[in-house]
Amino acid sequence: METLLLTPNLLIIRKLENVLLLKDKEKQAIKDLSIKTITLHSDQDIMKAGDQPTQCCLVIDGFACAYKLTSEGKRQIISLYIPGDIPDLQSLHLPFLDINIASITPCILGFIEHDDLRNLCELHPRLSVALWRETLMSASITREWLLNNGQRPAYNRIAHLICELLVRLEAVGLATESTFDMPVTQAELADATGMTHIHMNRVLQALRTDGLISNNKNQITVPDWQKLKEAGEFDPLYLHLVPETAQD
Amino acid sequence: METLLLTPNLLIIRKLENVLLLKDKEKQAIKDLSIKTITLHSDQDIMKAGDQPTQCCLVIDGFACAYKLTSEGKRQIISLYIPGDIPDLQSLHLPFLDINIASITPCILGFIEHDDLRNLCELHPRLSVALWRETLMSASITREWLLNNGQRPAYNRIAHLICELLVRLEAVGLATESTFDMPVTQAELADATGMTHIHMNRVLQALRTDGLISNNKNQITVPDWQKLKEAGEFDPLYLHLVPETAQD
DNA sequence: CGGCCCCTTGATTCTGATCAATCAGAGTGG
DNA sequence: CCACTCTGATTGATCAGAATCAAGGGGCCG
Repeated sequence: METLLLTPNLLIIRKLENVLLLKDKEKQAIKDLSIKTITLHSDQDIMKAGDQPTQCCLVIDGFACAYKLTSEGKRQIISLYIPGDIPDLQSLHLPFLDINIASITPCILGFIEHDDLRNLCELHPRLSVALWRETLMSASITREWLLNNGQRPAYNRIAHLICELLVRLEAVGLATESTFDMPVTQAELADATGMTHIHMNRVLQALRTDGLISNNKNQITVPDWQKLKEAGEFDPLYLHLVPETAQD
Repeated sequence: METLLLTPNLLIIRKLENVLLLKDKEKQAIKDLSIKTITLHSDQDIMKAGDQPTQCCLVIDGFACAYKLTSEGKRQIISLYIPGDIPDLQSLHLPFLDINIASITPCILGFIEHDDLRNLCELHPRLSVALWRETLMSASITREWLLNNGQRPAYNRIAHLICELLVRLEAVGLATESTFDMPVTQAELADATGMTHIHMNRVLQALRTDGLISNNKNQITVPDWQKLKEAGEFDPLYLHLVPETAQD
């Protein structure tokens, strides 16, 4: 919680500018958005599947997640959200929420009225596109998770997830080149990768003894990015962060 | 291939009207879209990850899929596409494709220029929203697959997939209440559910002997929808096909 | 100090993978 | 019409990665 906090509105601007340079009046329109912030403890449900939200929520500080449950009570974490992410942006155009959204750590959240966002989209088509793109980027991450969880053995799977988190956190200034705060329990990581927390524990140990990661407390350090990347077969293309080769 | 074929343009209109009633001029705008159709054999790559497409492709007839590969050569099928689906709609706003798209069966595809679609979106904001929603619905299915593949044992997992296919095919008139053409090999189903084709074969046998499905040739029949639904823990909410309970 | 949450360890079990063939049907060419 | 081939479905035997069951251990908080 010692993040250098941007105002919620600036957080959104920075996020959208990752892929699209904004004009002044567009930035102003975002600055004018009314965002109501709240603070949550860890592990609190924010929205539930089936809900029909009338606002979108923005992660300002902390980690959040989307999850789904089977009737047997097994939980799959569908997405991890970090500051700048808008977990339920989809609810702007899908009336029913199909996921549960919850805080993982203590969180600061911002809420934006759908009506305000729809207004924004109508007045600023480029912003509409930028938001659309946000939902597409998030879908792309889900696709990569499907590959990762479906086809990679536990060891590589976890390596991949850590790679992703490092890159995403770096992109919002929450990680130095090799170290980042990761206050996510092993059980939660297990739910994200479709395995038991026991097995997660053992594999994390293996990653540690192999020198791919080291961690104390809630912090993960990556001593050898190259090695971790290889273990995770990590290719950041799917994050769509920067057009890597601007060939046109 | 004996589907009663709509023209590509009418296919899009029907698809979008699933969730949003279109105005006449909007329908006309879609009818005026220029769509170039091509025919493909089965198992042909249509687009590859890393591509920067300048058109979107529409499935007019046949089955297609999106897949990703690990460097070990394992394949995860990310999505199955049926007539009316637009596999790479995301490419409209994400410059690089992160998935491979291929035909599963012989296919008829339609191609629409990005420029035309962008034009359409600018002139008809409601169509823009409808297309946005399409990408969101597709993302929702991916999320459910992540849950399904990550948390359900093979038997229930396959049951779930068959439920989904039946409902989606019904929605486009390609399934009667209980029977549909499913020219997807067991190996492909295995790649979609993250298991071996051998195990897929055995589990399908189990489903058959339990009377949850029966199949001859490329056709699947569901004798007891209730039972299959229960086995798959299937709740169609995530398909966002119709607001089931219009409670507001 | 007790309770709780999270991490860790060990022993055992089992789902699903791997390895290795065989079989059946469709299309091809002689 | 039949041998030949290829793809997809099927079966059996064995193996392994990960789940399950069971139980400690350490740190934090009221």
